[in-house]
Parts: sequence; structure tokens; C-alpha cells
Amino acid sequence: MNNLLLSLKIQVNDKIYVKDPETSSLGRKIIQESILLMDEIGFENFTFKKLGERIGSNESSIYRYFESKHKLLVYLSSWYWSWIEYRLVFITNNIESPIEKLNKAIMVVTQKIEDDSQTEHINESILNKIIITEFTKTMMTKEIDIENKEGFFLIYKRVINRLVAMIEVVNPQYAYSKSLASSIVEGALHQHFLKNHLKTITNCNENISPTEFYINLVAQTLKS
Amino acid sequence: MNNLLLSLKIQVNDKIYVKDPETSSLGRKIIQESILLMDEIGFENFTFKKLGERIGSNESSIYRYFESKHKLLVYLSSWYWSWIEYRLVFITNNIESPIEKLNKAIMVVTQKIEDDSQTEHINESILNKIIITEFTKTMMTKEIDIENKEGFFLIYKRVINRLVAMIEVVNPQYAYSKSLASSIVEGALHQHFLKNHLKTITNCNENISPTEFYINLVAQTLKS
DNA sequence: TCTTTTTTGATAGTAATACTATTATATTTG
DNA sequence: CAAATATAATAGTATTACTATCAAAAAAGA
Repeated sequence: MNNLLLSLKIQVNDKIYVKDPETSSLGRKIIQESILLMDEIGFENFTFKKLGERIGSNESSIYRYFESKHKLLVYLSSWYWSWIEYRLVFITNNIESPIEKLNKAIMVVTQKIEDDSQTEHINESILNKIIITEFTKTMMTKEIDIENKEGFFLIYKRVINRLVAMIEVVNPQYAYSKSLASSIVEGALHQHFLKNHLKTITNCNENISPTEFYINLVAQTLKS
Repeated sequence: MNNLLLSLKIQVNDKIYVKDPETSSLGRKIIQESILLMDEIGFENFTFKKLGERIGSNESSIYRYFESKHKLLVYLSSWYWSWIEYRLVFITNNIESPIEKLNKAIMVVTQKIEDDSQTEHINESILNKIIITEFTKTMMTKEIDIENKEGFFLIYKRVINRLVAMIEVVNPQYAYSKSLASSIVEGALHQHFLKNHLKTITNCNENISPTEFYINLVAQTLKS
């Protein structure tokens, strides 16, 4: 078990970066501060120049780690989904009941991240906020097919496929397990967004969580 | 009925544009060609300069209609949702059975637009393609709260609330009608995107449509 | 039809963005 | 301690996202 978890832990496709930011303190600072800055000003207003100023480092030094801010966002997303996958495997491990296992999995992928525990230089709670508003932008581009072929979204798809497998155990007859799984993961981010900004078109608030909505939805959908 | 439909027809909040593009032939050309160009090169690569070259007109002339390409996309989105609302009201009108009515509504908001019938200068089918990949970008910005207050997303929210009302007729006990409605509308766009680009995480393809997935999902979810 | 108003086109200009290239200076490693 | 590598500083380019000005064209009104 420990081995499985260790072998899973946070691996990002090396085509995403020019130089692995985990291998130097400047690299880690880039990751750490890019999360904070992107949360503060948003992806559109984020530039490597501003990030450089913030970390007391040069714009050109950042370009040695990432080709563009798009690639940096792809990196942060990959890291996030890898971290989610790790938690998914860890938390659902050893649960016998298929429905209980699926519900735990739904919790992992739909819950707001409250604590910033695990990693020194990455604030998972703020990264979660970024993913909620910025993640779709990594995929909704003209380059999606090339980048998909290069494996940029592998971890994300793996998370969804783990959910798919759990859904199929609960109800092998259900014909839309993939669409349901992708709807949960994408939809939960969207419900969090609506909860924060367009409150009139969601039931989610302080008392009702996206998790509650999706656990109910899945229970209803999969019952025969 | 005819009156109701006429009074509904395609109205866009006038804070979105500097000058109403419907009032001149240049304005209509801007709308018409921006749809084609944005579909071809994507929102990120789209500029007013390129659009100007394409329509044989000056960049500065386009700025007299729209402050920025973001506002132009907000305009196109509003137009799209207004057109969807019109069809929603038209198609579900006079249907007695609540579930049948809801299913028709789901069809309207989840189906791929195949024909370009209604409007002279707007190709609804291509506009639908744009909405699938670009719509979230109108909302996922740091300016969302200001723009929401100014009413930029009113029509979109109204479409969702029409769905909410229909859901509540089918099952008044269901506690998440708003989240379900917003999930359908947003999720259908996402399933179309996956169908085109990330086929391994959706069941939707030539034979299974997002509409089929959502009609099944809603039927299951709302049954007691 | 002539005049006034409005719209459009052409040109110029600015600040910022998204990079690339070069070279000097640190820092690390063998 | 030498060699290799990483970083900083500077400069430079093409493009973007605008704004301003003014002249020409088109539309509207009397």
C-alpha cells in the first residue's frame, strides 16, 4: 500500500515544462508564488514580468522553467489532479462497499479544499480556488488536440476513469458512466463557481455543498 | 402567443456594446464575421485587427462598436442565449405533460445546432460551436461580479430559471433544482466538447447524444 | 437638393505583453 | 579549484490592445 502511494505521488508530464521546477529553489518559488499571484489577479492579468517582480527574480529566468503562462497553468492543473488522484486512491482504499467507496470518491473530487497541509511550497486550498475558475482554460484552446496527444491531460483523465470504474461496480448496467464521471468532476468546479458568483442559479451555499448535490444525483441516477 | 414571442426576441443588454451592431451594416458584418473568425482561430488568437482586415474595415471602426473582444464575446453569448430562450419558449409552449415539457426543454438546451436558418447575418450552428468552447471564458474572469451586477448574464440565468421552473413542476420535492438546471446547461456544452476532443471520458458520440444522457439523468434524478 | 450630422477610414501613437538573445555573474558539482 | 550550470541584467522585437485626431464618405433632415 505505501509503495503504491509513493509510486503515485505527484508526477507531472515532463513535456509541460522546460526545466522541472521541483529541482531548484527558484523553481519552487515560481510555483509557490504563481499560485498566490494567479489567485489574486486572475489568469488573464497574470504575467511572467509581474511574477518576476514579486519573487525578486528576472522574467527571463522564469522562461527557463515554462514556455508560457499557459504551460504554467497546465503544470499547476496537472499537479492538482495528481494530488487529487493520490487522495482518491488513499481515501477509497480498503472500502468494501461499492456505493460507500464511490461516495468517498465523489467527496474527494467535489469538496472544497480547506487545509494546506501536505506540501511545503504549494497551498492546496488556493490552488483549488484557481482550478475552479481557471482549469477549463487549459483545455478550451485551439491547441487541445495536439496537447492532448502529448499527454498534458492524462492525469485528469485518469482521475475520471477511476471514478468510472467505481460507478460501473455500483451499477454495471448504467450506460453513461463516463459522461456521469466527467460531469461530476467538471460540474463540481462549476457549482463552486456559481456558489461564489452566480448564487441565483445554484442551490449550493454554506449549508448545501456541491458534494451533497452530487452524492444525491449519483444515488438517484444509479439506482435501478 | 405571437406577441409573447415577438416581445422575447433577441434582446441584448445595451451596456455590453458601445454602439448597437444591429443598427448598421458594418455592425452586422462585425457580428457575422467575428463568429466565423473566432470559430476558425479561437478566442485567444482573435484580434480586432484581424477582424478588420477580414471585413475590409478599420480596427478603430470596430472599437466604436465594442470596447474589447471580451465584450464582443459577451455580446455573442447573450445573443445565443436569447435565441435559445426564444426557442425554449416556442417549443415547450402548449405542452401539457410536465415531463414531456421538461424533456423538450432539455432537448433545446443540449442539442447541437445543425441548421443556420433564422437570422441573415448570424450562423447559429457556428455560433453554437463557439459557445461550446468559449462561453465559460465570458464568466471566468476577475470582473465577474461587476459584470454580473451590470446584467451581462441575465439572459443566461433566465434560461436556467425557466428550466428550474419546469423541474419543480415535475418534482416539487426535489431539493436541487437550480443546481440540476445549471448542470444540464453547462454540462451539455462540456459533453459536446469532450465528444469532439477528449473522447475517452465521455459516452457521447455519433450514436449517443448529450441530450440522451441528460434526459436519462433527469428522469432518474427526479423520480421518487 | 443642400446642409448638417453621423459614420467610417486612415494614420499615428502609447503602454503592455509575450517573448528571444546575449553576456556577465553567481552558484553548484566533480 | 576548474568546469559546468544557473541566474540576473539588459536589450530588443513583434504583436496586442487600445486612444486620439482628422479627413472623407454616407445618411438624415429641412
